[in-house]
Amino acid sequence: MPDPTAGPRARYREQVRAEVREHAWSQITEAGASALSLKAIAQRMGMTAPALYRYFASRDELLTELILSAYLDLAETVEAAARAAAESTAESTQESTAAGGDDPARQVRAFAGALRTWAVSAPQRYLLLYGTPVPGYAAPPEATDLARRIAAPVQSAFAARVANETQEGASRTSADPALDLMVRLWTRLHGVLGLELAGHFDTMPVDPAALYAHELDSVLDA
Amino acid sequence: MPDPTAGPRARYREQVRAEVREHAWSQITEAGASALSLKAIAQRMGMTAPALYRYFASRDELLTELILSAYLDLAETVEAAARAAAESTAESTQESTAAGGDDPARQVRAFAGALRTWAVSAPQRYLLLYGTPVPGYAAPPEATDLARRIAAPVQSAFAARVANETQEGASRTSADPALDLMVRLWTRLHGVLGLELAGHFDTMPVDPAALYAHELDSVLDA
DNA sequence: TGTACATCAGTGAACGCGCGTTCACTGATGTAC
DNA sequence: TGTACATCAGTGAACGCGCGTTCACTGATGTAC
Repeated sequence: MPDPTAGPRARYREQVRAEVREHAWSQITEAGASALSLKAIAQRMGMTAPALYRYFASRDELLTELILSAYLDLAETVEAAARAAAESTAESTQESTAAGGDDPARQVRAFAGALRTWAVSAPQRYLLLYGTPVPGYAAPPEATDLARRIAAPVQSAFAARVANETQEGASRTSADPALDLMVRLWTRLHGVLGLELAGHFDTMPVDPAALYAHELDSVLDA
Repeated sequence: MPDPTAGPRARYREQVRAEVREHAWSQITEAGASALSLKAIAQRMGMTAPALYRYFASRDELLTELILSAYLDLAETVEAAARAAAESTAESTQESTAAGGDDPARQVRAFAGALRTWAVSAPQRYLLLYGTPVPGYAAPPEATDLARRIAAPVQSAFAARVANETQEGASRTSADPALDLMVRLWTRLHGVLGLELAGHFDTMPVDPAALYAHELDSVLDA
């Protein structure tokens, strides 16, 4: 009883699917998400358009897969960064190790750094997730879960931090102070990234990287 | 020597142009900027598509006009708000009148309030200016001027404020402290607006209006 | 006040393009006996 | 080990759609004498 997901045909299928996704990304990079076209991809691959329907049920299915894979990639990227920061803290600082944990601020910094690198390296990919929604297209429910997962490292870092502090709660926006901090970080970082990637700082004497770093600090030092 | 810009034909021209713009906006509102189509507009107006070429040289020219008019509308909106705030301050507070000016913070608050109302009332219009750029379309140079004009009330309010304060300059990002404050306000407000209009808070226990107000305060109280 | 003329709005047909998607089919490839 | 069969990748033609834009043309409307 051979595994149909591991035979040579399945392998080939996965190769072609990957190649389609690759061409799809370069198309999105060059002309935005609304320019995604199965026919154009088929052409670049030296195939006919109907052939792609063996691999993707429709254009929307391909787009959904791209969006989910982008979310997943970002989630894994920021998780790895936060984890690395937590481990290096545990190694170098005896004090915090003795305190039984890691430095939340370091993890948040690692998260923010990874996020910016990820966004700047592929602006259209970032904008696909956090920019203007594609008209007439509704993101699948899994996207919400992944979006939550991306925020998780930050939120738990802030939760650890909040637990160590006396709470005043003067400027709370919601019931959960860790959520509050996470949202505040999220909006501030996105405020810089969104305008930067859209090119709005191009005609101004503004250094987006420095601004980003400042906004990060503004939340951590609050 | 009759004025050709005031005859009945010119008047009619302007009416039709306005109607085209109106339909264009409702099209953008419903399906985003990339869905803007001269043929579809002509159809809704009960005309043939070529007829529209009497009024607009091309689709891109129409789009440019829409973008510029949106910038202009926003500029006038925030200018009016800031002016009203300055005047009402001058009336009610003798102290600040004696000090020869108005309350910068009030003007910035008025600006931010007007901005949010403007953005929320027509999300796609806001996103047309500050969201993901339309692929393959470059904004005209005038857009930059108008963008600067929109920021002007805030920047001058901050300039007035900075002049009254002792400067430490610890967290400067650029050479001009008023510019710094303006950019910080801009990115923080856009961070909230951009994510809100894209629907990213819909599945979270977050109140965008409260968050927006908090971010506004965070810059004013710095 | 009435007529001739120039101006200009709008039509209809057409061009060339690209899109997503369906369908009947050919031919290669892996698999079961 | 070799042959028969089922599976499946890919083709080519086609459908219907919408787009921007050009062009020769009709007919109404304003204007100059």
